[in-house]
Amino acid sequence: MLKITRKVEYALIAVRHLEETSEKLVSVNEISKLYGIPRELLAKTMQKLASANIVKSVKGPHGGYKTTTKAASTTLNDFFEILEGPTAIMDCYFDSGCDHLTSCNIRTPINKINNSIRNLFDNLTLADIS
Amino acid sequence: MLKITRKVEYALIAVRHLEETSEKLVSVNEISKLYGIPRELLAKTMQKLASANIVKSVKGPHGGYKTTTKAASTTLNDFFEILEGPTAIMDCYFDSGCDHLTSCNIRTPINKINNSIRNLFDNLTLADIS
DNA sequence: TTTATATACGATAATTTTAGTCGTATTTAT
DNA sequence: ATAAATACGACTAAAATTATCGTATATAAA
Repeated sequence: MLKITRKVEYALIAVRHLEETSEKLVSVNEISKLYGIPRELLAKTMQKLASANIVKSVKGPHGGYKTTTKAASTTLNDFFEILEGPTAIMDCYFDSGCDHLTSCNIRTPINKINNSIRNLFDNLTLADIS
Repeated sequence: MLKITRKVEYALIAVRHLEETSEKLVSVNEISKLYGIPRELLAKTMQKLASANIVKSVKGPHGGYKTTTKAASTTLNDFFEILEGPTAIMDCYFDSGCDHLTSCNIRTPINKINNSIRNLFDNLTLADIS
């Protein structure tokens, strides 16, 4: 429990690699070989980062990805959400389909924990953890 | 990702219920019916809490559980760990079986995130979130 | 002393989530 | 034209979580 997924792990690895190689375009192929990451999975992950403007993609031969100026200042909350959707320790925080709500006695605790984590990840950027 | 498990959810519900009913013994059966929780699963969860001395168990008819004095001051970290084992956003934090370690470029980030979460949950007790 | 009710605990089955793969389309440098 | 790259949806495999089952043990009460 409370684990991050491979997608997030791979995204972190890729972004950090791209930050290190600065302006140069790096292909998914290259990163996947370098770190032993499944190619296709990393590809999809990069596509999500690209549509969120964390990285910029260039197609065609010698294409690839590089980080945008937005990358470093992205909060972990945003980063996680781009890759996995809304972050919450329990789904009831976002879903409304819980049928136990009437008898639920842990809404307050769950909300307090959620808010603490949210607050934590809202105040940590990719740059902060590097 | 970053979700708590049902076991933890059920444990939270049970402990809160027991805190409300104070000194009275409450059986797993009762709690499971009251909140619509699978009986056997809750039973096992309670057994873990009992062996960690968060609750006290009494066997036989009219038996059940009640919270101990230790319950309220238990940190979330301890609570989670009793139920699910060591908490870390990635297994490599505890395991040594990672074969990517040489090329790994996210140890620092992962450790920083881990430490932040650890710190958060070490400083939140069950009483705090009630 | 038998019976019913409760916890204790290990094994296993079912379900859900996560991880990984495949096929095809599109873009673009050479 | 061709080869190398991203884009994206459908699908399969693996792992983790959730739930169930069976049996043992303790104990209060008839």
